[in-house]
Amino acid sequence: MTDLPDFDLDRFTPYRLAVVAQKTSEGLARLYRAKFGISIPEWRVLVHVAHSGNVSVRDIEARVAMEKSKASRAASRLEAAGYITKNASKTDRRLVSISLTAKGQVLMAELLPMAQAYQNDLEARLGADFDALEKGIDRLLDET
Amino acid sequence: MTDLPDFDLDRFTPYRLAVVAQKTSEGLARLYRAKFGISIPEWRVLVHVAHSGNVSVRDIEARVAMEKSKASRAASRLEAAGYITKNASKTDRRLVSISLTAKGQVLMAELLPMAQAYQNDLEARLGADFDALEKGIDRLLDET
DNA sequence: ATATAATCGTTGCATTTGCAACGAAGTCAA
DNA sequence: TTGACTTCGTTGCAAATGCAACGATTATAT
Repeated sequence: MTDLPDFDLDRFTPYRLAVVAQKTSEGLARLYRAKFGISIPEWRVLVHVAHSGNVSVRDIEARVAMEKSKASRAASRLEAAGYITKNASKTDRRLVSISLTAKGQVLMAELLPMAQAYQNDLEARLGADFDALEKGIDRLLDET
Repeated sequence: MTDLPDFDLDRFTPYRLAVVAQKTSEGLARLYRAKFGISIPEWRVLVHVAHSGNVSVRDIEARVAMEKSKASRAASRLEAAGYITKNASKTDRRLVSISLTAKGQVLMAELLPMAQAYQNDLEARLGADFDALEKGIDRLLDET
């Protein structure tokens, strides 16, 4: 019976972040999943397309922290659902140019305010602690 | 062409938390995955068993924020690898009593210090921002 | 005591995931 | 131009995941 170091998972920052991330993501995801049948990867693709206009899978992979196969499949599902279109780029035919359809615009016109309200609520509930949290996250993102 | 609200995913807290959680978890997971072939769910089960002695799948589900089927299968893999044993509880035969084997003890005697070092490093690098981050996380965990 | 309900852990199943491999397209050097 | 190399997106495949359903056990109510 070796005696092990006393290690408490509840105080382990990577674990705590995982729990909190899951919790906050799920809160919003439940809403749009129930209402529109959108998954979290699909939501991320949509947001980036809505924000940046024409984007490629590569762009999504880089800017939205998602594996390219995951991004590719999320985009395929969104295309099948009629929310986006995928076209070969004119300038570089390796690239796929993804953009919102009219139906996708309507969807996002409803989704984005929901997300913004969720964010506002989060900020309001945390009050002063919110800025501290954000700063900590920034530090972690900047660190290697 | 409806014009959509200007929403920046980079400033969306649930997304930011997801990225940071992924990043910090992966940092440590790479180490023990390469060295011992342990996955993140398996790691969580091991930590809880090491910390609390005999535990059931239900305990793990409740205390480690993991679905019971996920916990069950992680435990099965750990049993197959010889790190834990599963026995029917004497007092309630629905429960499974999970505990570390000698081999599991040896494993954790190496893993836990690695994790603690990782945590210490995180704290040292963030300095004063660490406490602020932790407080923010606590707030989010306490909120519904 | 008996029937009903609740709890625990596992498993079947469809879906999602990560990774590597691939074809297609573009880049670069000689 | 040719050939080697890189980049982009998709897909095959095995593994992991979430959910519901199940058998086994225990708790509760009548």
